[in-house]
This record gives sequence, C-alpha cells and structure tokens, in this order.
Amino acid sequence: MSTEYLFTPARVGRAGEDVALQIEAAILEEKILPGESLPSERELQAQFQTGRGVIREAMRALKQKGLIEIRKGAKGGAYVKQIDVANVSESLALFLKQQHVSLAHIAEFRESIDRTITTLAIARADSAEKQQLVTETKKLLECLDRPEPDMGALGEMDRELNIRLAKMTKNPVFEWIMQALQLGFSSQDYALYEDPEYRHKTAVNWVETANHIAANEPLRALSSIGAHYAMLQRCAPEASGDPRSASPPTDKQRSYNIETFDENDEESRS
Amino acid sequence: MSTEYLFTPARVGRAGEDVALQIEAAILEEKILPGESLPSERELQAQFQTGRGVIREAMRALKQKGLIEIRKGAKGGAYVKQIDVANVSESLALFLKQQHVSLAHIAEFRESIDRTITTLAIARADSAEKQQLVTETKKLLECLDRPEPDMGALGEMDRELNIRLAKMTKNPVFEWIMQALQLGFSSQDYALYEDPEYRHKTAVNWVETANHIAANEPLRALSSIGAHYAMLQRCAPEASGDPRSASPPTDKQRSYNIETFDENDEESRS
DNA sequence: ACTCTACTATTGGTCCTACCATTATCCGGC
DNA sequence: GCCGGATAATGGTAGGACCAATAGTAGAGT
Repeated sequence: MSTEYLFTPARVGRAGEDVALQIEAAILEEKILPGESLPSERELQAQFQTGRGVIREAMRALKQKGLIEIRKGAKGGAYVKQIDVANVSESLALFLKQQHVSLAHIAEFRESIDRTITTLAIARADSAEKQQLVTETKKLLECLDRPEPDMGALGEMDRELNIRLAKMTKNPVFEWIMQALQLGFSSQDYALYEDPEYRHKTAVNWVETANHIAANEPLRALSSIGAHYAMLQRCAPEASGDPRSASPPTDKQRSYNIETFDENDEESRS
Repeated sequence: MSTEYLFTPARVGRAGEDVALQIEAAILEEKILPGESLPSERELQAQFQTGRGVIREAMRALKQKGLIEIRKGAKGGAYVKQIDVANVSESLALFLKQQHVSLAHIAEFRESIDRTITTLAIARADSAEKQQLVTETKKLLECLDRPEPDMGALGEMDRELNIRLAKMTKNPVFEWIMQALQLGFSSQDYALYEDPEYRHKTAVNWVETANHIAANEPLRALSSIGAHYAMLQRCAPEASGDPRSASPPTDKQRSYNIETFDENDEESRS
C-alpha cells in the first residue's frame, strides 16, 4: 500500500539506470523506509511501463550498492536496508587491490588513524571499556602461546581489537574507517602474521598499549603504537617494498615520485 | 583470441552472481588488463552456458563496482577499466547520507586527517609545491572578495586545495581519502559556505596555513588548522557542534548494522 | 585519387513469454 | 489443535525477437 505512484515511466536508451536512479532517490528521501519492501518486479514493470529485464538490472545495481536486499519466494522482493560498512569496505578494498597500493602507504595511514583513535579513546571511553580492552588483549596473548596458533582466528582477534578501540572514540566515522581498512587489506595483513616474531611482538604490544590506555597515559600509549609500526616496518619483508623507499618519513629524502613504488612481482601464489 | 576458456558454466540458483564473481576474479588477477574488452554478451552467454539476462545482470553489477565500462555499438562491449576513487567516494557518500552522520563527526575525522596531512606535507613536499599552495590560497581569497561569489566555484577551489595538500604527503592513500571525503559530504559542506563569515574566515585561514607550511612551521600550521575547525564548530548551525553531544557515550545510539527499524510513520515530507 | 554517403555487421538495450525454484500462507485431514 | 500438502506470490533463468547505436567498409560522385 506504500507506493501508489511514486515512479514515472522511464525514458529510452538508458531505462535501467533511470529506474535505478528513481528508486535510489526514493530510498534516500526516505519515501521508502528501511525494512519496507519495494513492489514486486512485475508491479514495478507495470509502474515504469518497461520490461522486466530493465527492472531486474536496476535491482541488481541497487543491491550492489547495498541499498536493498532481495529475498525469494512468497512475500519476497526487494527490501530496503541500512547500508552496511561492508559495502564501503568492499569498494575501498577493490580499489586498493587494483591500484596495487603498497603496504607501506597503508600502514602509514593506519598509524596516523591509530594515534588519533587512541588519543580520543583515552579521553572518552569509560574505565569499564578500557578494562575490557585490556582483557581482550590478554586473551589474544594467551591464544598466541598455544602450540598451534590459528592464523585466521588471530587475525580476527586483532581486527576485533582494532574495531573495539575505534568504537571507544564515540565517533562512528573512525569505527567505519577502521573496519574498511581491516577488510581492505586483510589479504596482505595475513602474510605478516605468518612471521612468528611479528605475531608475538604485536600481541605484546597490544597488551602494552591497552594498559597505557587503561592507565590514561596518552603519551605512553602513543609511544607503544609508534613502536608497533616501527616493528612492522622492520618485519615487512619484500612484501611491497621498504616503507622508506616508498614514502620516506624523513624529510631528507623527499621528492620521490609516487608512481615508482612497488616494483616486485604480484605474488600469484597457488 | 583473448579469452579462450577462462570461464566455466555457472551453477544454478545464483548464476548471475557466479558469473560476476568469475569475471571479477579474472579482472583482479589481471587475466584481463585494463583497456582490454571482455567478450561480447552473446559470447559470454555461450561460454557460461546461460541465458543472456544472467550475463547482463552480472555486467550491471560489475559496472556498478566500477570494474568495467560499457560501450554500445560495433566494437562496443565491456572494457576493463581502472577503478576510480569516485566509486569509493560514491559508496562512502551513500553510506554517510543514509546513516545521517552528523557534520560534527565528519569534521572531527577530517581534522585529524588534516593534521597528519599537514605534518607530512611540510616534511615531504618540495618548496615549489609549497609555494604553489600559497599562490592557490591567495587566489581563493581574491575570488572571495568579488561582489558576487560563486558558491560552486568556491567549494571547488576549497576542494582542490585540500587535494593538492593531500598530494603533498606523497602518500596516495591520503589523497584518496581526502577525495572521497570531499565528494562524500560536499552536500552538507555547501550549506556552511552560505555563511559569509565562514567563507571569509576559511579563506583567510587557508592563506595562513599555507604560509606556515611554506615556512616549514609545523606547529603554527597545526595551530591554524585547529583554529579553522574551532571556527567551523562555532559556525555550524543546528548541526550540533560537539561530537560528544552528537553521539552520546552510550552505545544505544543508532547503529549501522541496524536491525531495529524505527517505527515512525512514513509521512513523505516533500 | 579523394571524399562523402549509404550499407552492413556487431553489439548493447529492451521487450516478451514461458517456465523453474523457493517460500509464506492457507486449508483440509488427522 | 497440530501437521502436511496444495496454492499462490515472487525472484531466477531461458531463449527469442527486435531496436538503437556505432565502427568499418564498399560504392557513388566529384
């Protein structure tokens, strides 16, 4: 009963996009709220006075954007949903992957974000959250000491820790960016976790950082983070080159052309 | 001759996604390079042993992801292209829009990014780039003093300045994030520019910041940036200037993985 | 020999119709 | 009252036909 005549017939030539845009607009203007469903494909076909294929293509585009979710069967159809960060992450991940962006560049960005997040978390999170963070980091350390560490699980814990910390800023933007980054270069990240030294030092560093956060010691916490990224730089093997060669932190060797980084072959493992 | 038998017949039920995934994988593994074109839809239809509608929907999804570009006519088809930041931006913008992210939260994030960018730019950009930045900021100030300032042009200049500064970090990630942010919430940003005081102070602040950057004075430059965001907070209208008030420390606030749709009536205010 | 035009082949865009698979709902038998 | 099958609604697929745009080419005209 929701949609009487929201939609107008589509023009020719690019009808599919036209349909998609109209529906997207309706969703963004909240004429259709999350949880509600669009009319069935055959009904839309009638409203737009077009073929069903056009509607289906529009639906596919909207689904890809994360605006709708499609369910089969009776009472199925296209349900408007809240866009998930995962959509942004996927988009970012695709981009990073295709650009062959070096780990060094991402790490530098992450370090800057991590520092801000830590500072804000110390300022805004309550002591319970901070204590919880400490507990989780200790759990990570325990898992590490087991005989056969599960890389997947460890990576997952690391990811969750980062997101937990980001949540403590009380600013959702930081949380989303962190999630996007986590998903964005997890593939490269896993390789690092293969290094037992990196694994161990990372876990220890997490505990250290969490303790400093819990103790409301911003400078010490930032120092720990700096140590972590310095260590990452050392452990990063041939993977995407030396950070300094790609983006030197020292102001002595500047004026590098960005296009000249990452000359190593793409690891076509398998 | 390009694609012999890269693709295998798709399974039933979700054939469209299957096809899209296979093609996406082929692109990401660089079995098809940017600039090259995929086989025609009818050819793919044969290779995948499926209907043409399935292929078309897959194409639509890939196009939406920004992986391919579709041209009509003879020698048309799906051409693999480099993903543009615009895709990430659009995704992010959609997300921010639907989540009703407050300007305060975005501003806080931007401030942290801006500070890092400024620091890195001072360290890595050469003097020519810095001088160029100063020149551009002065140009912005000039445009502002004209009788009838064009909001669109001013916003554009501000955007370009931000991106120019981000480029000076020599780390493309910062550039992309800045572009994504610029495109992502430009709609909200324009409103601020309506305020003549904000306009003027922003321009003056830009010149100031650029001068400090050119003079290699990181602390003064950061101070300018802080002043800018403090001013933004004052000028921001009802948009709740303080991040902490916009997002109370309770995790009760509207989350993104929302399952609890608000039940308010669907009055479509127009 | 050059240029412009019209034709043609290729390819995406649309429409249609039929049928299959899945799922919520309803109805009848137990 | 409960359970299971029939039913209907809906997305998913198949295949064919035609339209529209476009690049290449053959041919007419100069």
